[in-house]
Amino acid sequence: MGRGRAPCCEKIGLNKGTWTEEEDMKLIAYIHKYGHQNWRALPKLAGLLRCGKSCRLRWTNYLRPDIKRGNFTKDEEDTIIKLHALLGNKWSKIASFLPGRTDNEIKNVWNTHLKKRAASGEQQPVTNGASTSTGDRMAGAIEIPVDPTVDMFGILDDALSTSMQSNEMEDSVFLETLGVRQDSLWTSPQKQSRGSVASVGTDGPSIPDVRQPEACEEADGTRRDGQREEWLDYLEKELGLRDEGEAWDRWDEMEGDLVATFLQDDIFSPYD
DNA sequence: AATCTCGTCAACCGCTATTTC
DNA sequence: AGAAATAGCGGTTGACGAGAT
Repeated sequence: MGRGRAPCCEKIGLNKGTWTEEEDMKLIAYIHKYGHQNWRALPKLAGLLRCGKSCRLRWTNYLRPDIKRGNFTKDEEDTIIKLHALLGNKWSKIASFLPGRTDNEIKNVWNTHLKKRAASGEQQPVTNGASTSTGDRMAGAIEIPVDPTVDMFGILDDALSTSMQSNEMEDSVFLETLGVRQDSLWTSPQKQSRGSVASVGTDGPSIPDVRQPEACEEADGTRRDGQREEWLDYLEKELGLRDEGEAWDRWDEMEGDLVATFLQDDIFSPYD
């Protein structure tokens, strides 16, 4: 084997581009059952002709059940602008303050319209004194309490550095320091993404955390299969696999319940 | 009706950081 | 300690849809 970094995946024969329903289902079903301890090995084990990187991106940016889909609220947008002023293009860091939002989504929103909005000065930058020169405050704008005698940026930068270095400062604490109410970030109208195949929203039944096997079990050790089934039902509906007519006919043609099929132990035996 | 332009966003690429051996 | 493997991040691209011409 030669020196240097190995390619992330075998490039030959792998699918690229938009994910199909079937690929989504395979990925969801596999992760639901086994989690994602090893992205590199996952596609092969899940029967996907994708590289692990592509699977991870698809999952984290789109299929993850805790993703909040829909328009960004004014509060969220304001938070992004404020955090961007402080952190720069640290999209993943910014995303950590916006539960349910992905770094990719935030990056897109920033590049498409928030950048212009920020540049146009609609959202005043955070300054000591905290009052806006234009007078009226924006509805829902986040007020950052500052002491005019104190260099808030310096303090926040220090706090952030400390946080990043030692993890002593939780994100929520940092957010509080900014004066951002976290609970205000959880309210968003649900919107279906344009024609998306798999807009798995957060308004369906909760699912057990597949990364924590014990979360799928009751105290007595029995699995919450009922909850899993409920979630799978919801998933199939969200994916359009339980729609009336054509989709359902197509589904029947595939000889039964694909989700259940993917979940059969004899299909996946990754850790044998 | 056809074509063009622009906005949006999912997905890819290349790189760095972290973990493992 | 250092190399390899893997995960994660940020920049960029390209497909698609909507509105304008």
